[in-house]
Amino acid sequence: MQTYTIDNLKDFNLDHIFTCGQCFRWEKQPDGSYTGIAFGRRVNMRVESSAYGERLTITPCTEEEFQQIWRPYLDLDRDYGAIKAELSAGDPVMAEAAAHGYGIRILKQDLWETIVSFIISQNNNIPRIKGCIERLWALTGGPDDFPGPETLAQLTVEDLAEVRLGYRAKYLVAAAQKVCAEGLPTNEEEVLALPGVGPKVANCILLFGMGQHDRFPVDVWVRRVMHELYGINEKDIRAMTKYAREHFGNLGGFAQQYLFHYIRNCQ
DNA sequence: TCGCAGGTGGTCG
DNA sequence: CGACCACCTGCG
Repeated sequence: MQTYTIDNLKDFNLDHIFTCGQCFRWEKQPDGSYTGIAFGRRVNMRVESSAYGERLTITPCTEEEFQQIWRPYLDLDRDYGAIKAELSAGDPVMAEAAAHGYGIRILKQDLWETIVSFIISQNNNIPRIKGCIERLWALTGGPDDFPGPETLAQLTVEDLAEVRLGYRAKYLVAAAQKVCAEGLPTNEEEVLALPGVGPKVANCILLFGMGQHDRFPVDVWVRRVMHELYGINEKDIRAMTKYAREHFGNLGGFAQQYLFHYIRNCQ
């Protein structure tokens, strides 16, 4: 089986990448590697320290697949050291969070899959979100292919009963039908127009699926961080968004990931 | 048993 | 507008 290896990675840690809340399809293996699917490819990723620094091995993976899929997916061409330095300057809270989640990368995910995943995520918990996505995949996709909008648009809420999406099933079908009729969203207004998509989910879609790295999704965990570590009223989401815009600027998405990872994994 | 979990949409005042 | 509140489901 063909493998691809890249050496000397910096600011890269699979645990950080897959536990900062951006994706739901990667599972940690007993040996510490991760297996998951993106863009129709099921692979295993492993990181080892070697004489060549941090070494990432992807299996199976050709040179072409690495260049076309995994390199952009893992955001390998971005200087995260510079991002952490800029965010941490004058902000000891962020410096601490970025030090703990030093290997985070914002994945460049498929837009439709991101839309579906985060519609499912609303008012839900992570294990159940993963289960829902798993069952949706099993019901309607191929072994490795995420069901497209044309597939989901044909389903009824009853068809989706076994996926146990709850009231989110009707959002999903309606969103699929809208995308079939009008195409994928291309801006914030179109994202927010999708059924089951409010400000939080929209920001996740824009950040993880559309590469808008200034987006700062405020969920209950980020609310907790902004309250406990920045002293902002826990109910005042608007104040948190404003703070993020003013202090994190175009790096808001990275800041959100460091803070989310920190409150979830290090407190 | 009941609140909560990566919120949203609908309905009030 | 802004403040509630119902809502599928499953776990502690």
